[in-house]
Amino acid sequence: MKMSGGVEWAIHCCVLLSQADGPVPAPRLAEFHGISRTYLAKHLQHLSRDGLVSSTEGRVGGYVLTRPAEQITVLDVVLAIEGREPAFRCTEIRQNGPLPASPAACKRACGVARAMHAAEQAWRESLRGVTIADLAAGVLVDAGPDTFVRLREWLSAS
Amino acid sequence: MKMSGGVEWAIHCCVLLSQADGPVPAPRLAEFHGISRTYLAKHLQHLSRDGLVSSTEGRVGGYVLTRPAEQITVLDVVLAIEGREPAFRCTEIRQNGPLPASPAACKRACGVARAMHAAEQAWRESLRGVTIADLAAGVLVDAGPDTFVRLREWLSAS
DNA sequence: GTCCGTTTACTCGGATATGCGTTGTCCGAGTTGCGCTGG
DNA sequence: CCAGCGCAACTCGGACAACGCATATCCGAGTAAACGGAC
Repeated sequence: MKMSGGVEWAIHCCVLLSQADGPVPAPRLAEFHGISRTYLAKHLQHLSRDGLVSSTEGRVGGYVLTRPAEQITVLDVVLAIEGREPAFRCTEIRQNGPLPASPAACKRACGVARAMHAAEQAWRESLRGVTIADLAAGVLVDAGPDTFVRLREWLSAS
Repeated sequence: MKMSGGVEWAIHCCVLLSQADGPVPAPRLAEFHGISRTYLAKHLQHLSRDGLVSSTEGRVGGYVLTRPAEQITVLDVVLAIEGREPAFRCTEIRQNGPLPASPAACKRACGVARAMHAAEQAWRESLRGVTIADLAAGVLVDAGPDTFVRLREWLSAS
């Protein structure tokens, strides 16, 4: 069970976008994080499809958050990148074999699937409790109060 | 983020083993669930490596749970199959690019990694709260009280 | 009848191919700012 | 000096290969029961 590495990229990009004044193009985002330009663009497309970011074309185009950072949760980003399919998918093997479960018993989901579903729900709830704004505030605490000032300077300089 | 399908198989096998009287060989387990013999054997090897099941060779060999079903959690099985590596692994991209985070700021884990880690911890705690015995009890409720009786009959018959 | 050796069938374990998904890259369509030209 | 037009550069979006891992399989090593024969 491995999460896509693009999730980390997307979250960091959202934190950056929350502190930018205007649109930020994908190559700029990639350069700032030292990652692949083209591959990051692919992930940003997923964010755009889910309506988390808005893309503007043209000479001074780029990506902008569609909502305030306080209203974007980490779960939103994860679902946009990884998709909404649950990690565990029940194949109903209890209906196979010489002693298959009766159709009446299968009206309720099997216990294994219920346990997995509950765990995934807990995971989602935890991620839903953290917003991009929270992460941005954490960066300020860890890296110093002038971090985003220098970020904006770099954005306007290049 | 997709979980291995072998996890479902392994959990169902553990539930079955918790109700068996003696060792159950892998081909029997596979036949009962209508799944691949050889591939299931591979997953059972993982359970054996982690000490969840004990294997006995020879003519009447097979797999037996090493602990009572009340002391085996779903998390144990998931970790045995999927491995103990966390789904999210931080690549520390905050240290890249033109404005890298200072080494002092990196003494603490980055906020993204902390959020992911907390979510995964919640997921683990949820899975840790369900035991193989709980699942077996759920099967009794869903499929009827005589389910395991018929299971034992089938095991001794074939 | 009992004990022992051999056979035999059955088990697990690791080493070995294959298909699909994530990773990574590229090029084309579209849009906007900028510069030039004409009035 | 100002307005209109063409250009060019920059942007995003989807289509195109390559690697890695999960999937699926096979065969060999080992073991314990069962059988046959000798005592």
